[in-house]
Amino acid sequence: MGNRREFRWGDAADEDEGIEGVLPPTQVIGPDEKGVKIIIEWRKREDGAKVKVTTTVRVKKQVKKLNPAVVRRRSLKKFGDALGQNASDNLTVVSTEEIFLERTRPAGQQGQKQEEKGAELASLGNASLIVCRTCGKKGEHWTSKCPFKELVANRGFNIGERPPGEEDLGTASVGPGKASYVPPSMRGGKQGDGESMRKGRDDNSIRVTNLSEDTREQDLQELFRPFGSISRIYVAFDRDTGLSRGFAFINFVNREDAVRAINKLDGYGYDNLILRVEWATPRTDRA
DNA sequence: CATGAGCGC
Repeated sequence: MGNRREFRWGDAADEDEGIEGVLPPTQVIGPDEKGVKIIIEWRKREDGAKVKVTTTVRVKKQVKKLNPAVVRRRSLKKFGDALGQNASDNLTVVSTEEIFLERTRPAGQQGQKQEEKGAELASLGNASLIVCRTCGKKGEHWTSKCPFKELVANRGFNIGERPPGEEDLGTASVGPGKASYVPPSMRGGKQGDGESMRKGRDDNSIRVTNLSEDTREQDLQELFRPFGSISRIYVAFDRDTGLSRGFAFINFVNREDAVRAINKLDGYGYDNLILRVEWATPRTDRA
């Protein structure tokens, strides 16, 4: 393909220099009206010492008359994510806002449609198919940029690794020739070691109470998805009034994910209420 | 505060 030093996404993620290895950003001052530009950059010498390099250059005089509003904006102080960046950096930031679409059919009937979509994407040569392996969102961000990174930092596997039993339901891989269905009974990785199939058949169901009245399935999906694959979300609505009864059930594919969700989210402030998250009593265990 | 829907061949 490319001849020489070609940029690859993998390289960016692999160069794990850590916080200490990061040098202060290059700063560019000017050019002023005389065409003088000052570049202050930091470099690392062979022996590891950081050196500050200041370069003063005279650039070609500005030919084009700039919009005065633009000129004024350039002298404004930077803030937020733009701090420490300069005009040559890519200042476009991936939005972390989650937008969920209303589902028009019950969950059980989605498999078919999902497959069609997969075929569609595959026929497009899956040119821009980005799937975050932390939160599962498609086309939004790379795993390393996941807004949920912190929240999920202490899961049982490394971020970037595929969590056990991840290929369920809508998350099924759409890559060419990669689609492989794993039945629910086979999900969850390590099968026979007793850990995942202890205590009979439970569906890793957790109960969430003290929800605000307007909490809906989408809100819970957003809140719980970072911990692992969710197989079902049920929000208890009153049949007559249509209002939320203030509790819901979330089923995780993997029990360990449910454990972490309980530990992290029980007592979590949500919608000005304190959530209560605990194991649900399986329906079958009640009279 | 609170423990889910359906039961069809």
